[in-house]
Amino acid sequence: MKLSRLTDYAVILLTKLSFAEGEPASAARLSEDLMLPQPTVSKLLKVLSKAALVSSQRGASGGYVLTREADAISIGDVIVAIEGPVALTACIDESEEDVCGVQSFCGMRGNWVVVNAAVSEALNGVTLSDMAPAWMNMFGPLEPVAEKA
Amino acid sequence: MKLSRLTDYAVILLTKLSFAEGEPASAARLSEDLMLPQPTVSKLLKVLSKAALVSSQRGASGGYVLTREADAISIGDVIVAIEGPVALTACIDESEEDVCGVQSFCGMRGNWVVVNAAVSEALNGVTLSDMAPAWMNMFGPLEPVAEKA
DNA sequence: CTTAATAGGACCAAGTCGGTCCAATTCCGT
DNA sequence: ACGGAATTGGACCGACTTGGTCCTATTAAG
Repeated sequence: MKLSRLTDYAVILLTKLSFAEGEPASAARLSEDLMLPQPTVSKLLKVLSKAALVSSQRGASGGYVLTREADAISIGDVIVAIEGPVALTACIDESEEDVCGVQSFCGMRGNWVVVNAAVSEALNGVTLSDMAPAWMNMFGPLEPVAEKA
Repeated sequence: MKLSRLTDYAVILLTKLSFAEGEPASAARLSEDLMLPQPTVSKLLKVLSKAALVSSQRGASGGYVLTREADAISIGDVIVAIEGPVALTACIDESEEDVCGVQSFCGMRGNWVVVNAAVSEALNGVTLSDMAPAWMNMFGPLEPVAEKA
């Protein structure tokens, strides 16, 4: 049980953005600084933009900015944005059809709802600002990994 | 974020087995009763057997039996058996190599450990015996879905 | 010895994931 | 006001994992 690498990247991206403070950061710059493949960074930011976690500014000297404060964005938010809703079993996901045939009266569903909620809560308990401090000590607030030559 | 269908099936299988009380249940019988594809049931039981959640009895009138009481098998146990260890990010999984390049000193890892533990705990909080009661009311203790013709 | 059941492979189709590329859009400098 | 560079947005694609099937060998009961 693991989450996709893209989600991992997304958390790093957003954490990095939480240091920008209003200054738009371009996908290219983020990619370079964080040593992540550039097209992947672009794609991630597009998705995050559609999920309204970042806002985009087009044109020259444009880029991406967080739409909320870092302490108002949880790991759960990021996971939902990248991987879709947290629905451990198919019968929890409302977009799925009744495939198991006994869904409407299956007694297990209620228990799955409980487990699902517990996991979601765990995921929402940690925010970007929780992730940031240790990193900031490592790399400093603005130019974490690679300086521009 | 969802878990594989096989894991869902496995929980159903084990819950069903929790009613057998020592009587070995064959893969074919379980498949029929639960209306699940038979080869898949076989494969699952093999995996569960390797994970020591069930023990197998070969030969005629053989089958599978739970190795522990139903209240001693958690959802987390099943997930680990089918999907491998709960390791949300690559840097948590001990079997992975240091791919991100900054793993050894990345400040985020510590936070991921916390999130990971919280999720694991949520998963271990529900056992098979928690799942069983409602189902038993539905189908009765022994012949839940389909009677043998 | 025959039958019924698991054990353990190899094997295959399909969906998803991670990644690349090109076109549409917007702002900056002149 | 205009041209052009920088950036986002979306279509596209290969590759790996997942879910599922099948066949053969092994083991135990009758």
